[in-house]
Amino acid sequence: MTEEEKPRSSNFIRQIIADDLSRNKNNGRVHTRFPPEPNGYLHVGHAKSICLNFGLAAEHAGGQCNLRFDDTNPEKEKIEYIEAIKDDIHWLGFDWEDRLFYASDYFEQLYDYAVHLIREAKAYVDSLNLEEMREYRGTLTEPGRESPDRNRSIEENLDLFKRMRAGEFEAGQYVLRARIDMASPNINMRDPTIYRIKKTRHHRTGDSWNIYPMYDYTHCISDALEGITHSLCTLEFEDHRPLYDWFLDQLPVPCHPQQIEFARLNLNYTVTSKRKLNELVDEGHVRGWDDPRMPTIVGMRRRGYPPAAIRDFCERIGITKNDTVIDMSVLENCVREELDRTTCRVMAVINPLRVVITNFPEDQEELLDAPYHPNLPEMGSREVPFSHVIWIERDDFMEDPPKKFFRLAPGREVRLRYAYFITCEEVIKDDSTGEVVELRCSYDPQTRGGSAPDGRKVKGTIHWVSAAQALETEVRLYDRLFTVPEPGRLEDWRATLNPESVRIISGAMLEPGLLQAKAEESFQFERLGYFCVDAKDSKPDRPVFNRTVTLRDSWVKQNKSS
RNA sequence: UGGGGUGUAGCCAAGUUGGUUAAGGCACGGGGUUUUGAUCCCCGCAUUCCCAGGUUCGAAUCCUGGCACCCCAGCCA
Repeated sequence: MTEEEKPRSSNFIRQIIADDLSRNKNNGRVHTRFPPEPNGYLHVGHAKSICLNFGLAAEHAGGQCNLRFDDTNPEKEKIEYIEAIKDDIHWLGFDWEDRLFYASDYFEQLYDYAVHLIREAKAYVDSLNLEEMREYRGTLTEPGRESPDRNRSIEENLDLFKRMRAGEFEAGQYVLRARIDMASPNINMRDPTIYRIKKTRHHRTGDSWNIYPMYDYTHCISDALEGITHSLCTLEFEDHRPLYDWFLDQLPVPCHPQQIEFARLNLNYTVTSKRKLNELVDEGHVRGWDDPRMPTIVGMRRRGYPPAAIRDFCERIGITKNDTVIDMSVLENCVREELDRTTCRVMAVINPLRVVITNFPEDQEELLDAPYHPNLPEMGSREVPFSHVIWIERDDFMEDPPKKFFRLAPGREVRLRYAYFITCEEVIKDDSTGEVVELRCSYDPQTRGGSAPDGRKVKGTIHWVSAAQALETEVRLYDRLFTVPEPGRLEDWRATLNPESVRIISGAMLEPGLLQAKAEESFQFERLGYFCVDAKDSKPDRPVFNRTVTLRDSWVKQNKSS
């Protein structure tokens, strides 16, 4: 039952491709590409695009998906982002094989095509400055005006463009513009800039260029050079499609890919804009791009979200042109579903309350067999120590419990998971504060393993950890980063950051076997949630755990409603 | 007074060549199983598809007119 066997639901892009295939368009090829700009870390919105592009290629025989870095703005891009992006894509489970490309690989070809446009009188060198250019562009409701340079001779354009490349001019002095239509109702067609002067060192081409091509010009040509059949991008590029097609129609390119736009992903209680994520990091609201609260791929990875869960999520939310906000619970559900079938169950006490088993010998230790997964016996089992003093969860005891509380209370009997029934006989409190500091319980030796020979039942089963052998360590409990569903819509979105988005628990008590846990390994801490070993802050003798997601809990739900 | 898009349940989303009782998931509510108040399993959850007209024996699907929301005036992508 691999995820590849799950029926995939229909969407408009799959339909377009099926239709193209039935008409033998592109000779039956399906070739997509994922085109990140290496100017930041990938987030869950990019995951949607990665799954779409690589997924579409994978579901068609012979389909391919390229990885292409859209590196046309050296001022914002860094080589380290390139490596991080590659890691993220591989981690998500996708592979571009030998098809790793860079828009900068095409700079020479792009330059030649620009010369071609100039020769055809389809492009010209303009000396308007930024403000003038804006003024000449017109507004949304008024047409623009033609630049005085628009009818410069081809020879002069060729000469100036060559000198732009040679570095004879300073940034801003000239730009190369496409000669289209200053009166177009589509502002993108009002003689867009296609080359600007930037005397910036490029992370791949070094100092060899003084001019860099713009996105609209570069992207469509790169697609064509790579033989892309379906160029998928987000909705805000819909208005750019006429321009995408215009360039390809003017130039002797090998093919004319089809640009198709889909809606970007929005998730509630978080933000998915590179700019805002950047600000969260820069302003110190989180501890880096890989902070487990971040919706970045590295953040989700560190949080313990399995790549299969993210892929499943991307498939479930569908692909449309609707502007939507997906409920975080959908993602969390995918994570729980994946973790439920893949993780070992272990016991950990996050908020410990000391329990003395009065009738269990003080110097004795006993090993109890505990399966790793109640529904998957093939996952095996381990032995957990039991002794005179154990820790239980403070929330599992109430001195004066409400009627539906099935856990421990004075005089009550509960089952210790995979161990014994215990009965609470005495509650020890701190004299001055009145706080419960210890419970004295007796155990029934007849109930070893958790069932009573006399058939008597107990309502509750609680988890526990033997005190003498417990591994004391740090556990971090994460919650949503924002307190409102759509922080991104607010001007003052920082004010809605959740002050309790992380709680550091320094004295959690875990069963001793967890000392062997490996970096990034996930577990279910029974009755609490799924946790993973933090890959950065753990030490060989002291793993630190991140809570990935809680278990569903109808008890807290019931209490909230009452 | 410009152009480009989108409107099916609380949140996503199938359905679109007009023809069953409008898929499925999340969320929610109810019940069963259970040594995790987990998992799992049942059951419920839109007489109605943004609104108003029209065409038709028949419309979420076709036509007309509205309304709402999103995107666009970088030498960013």
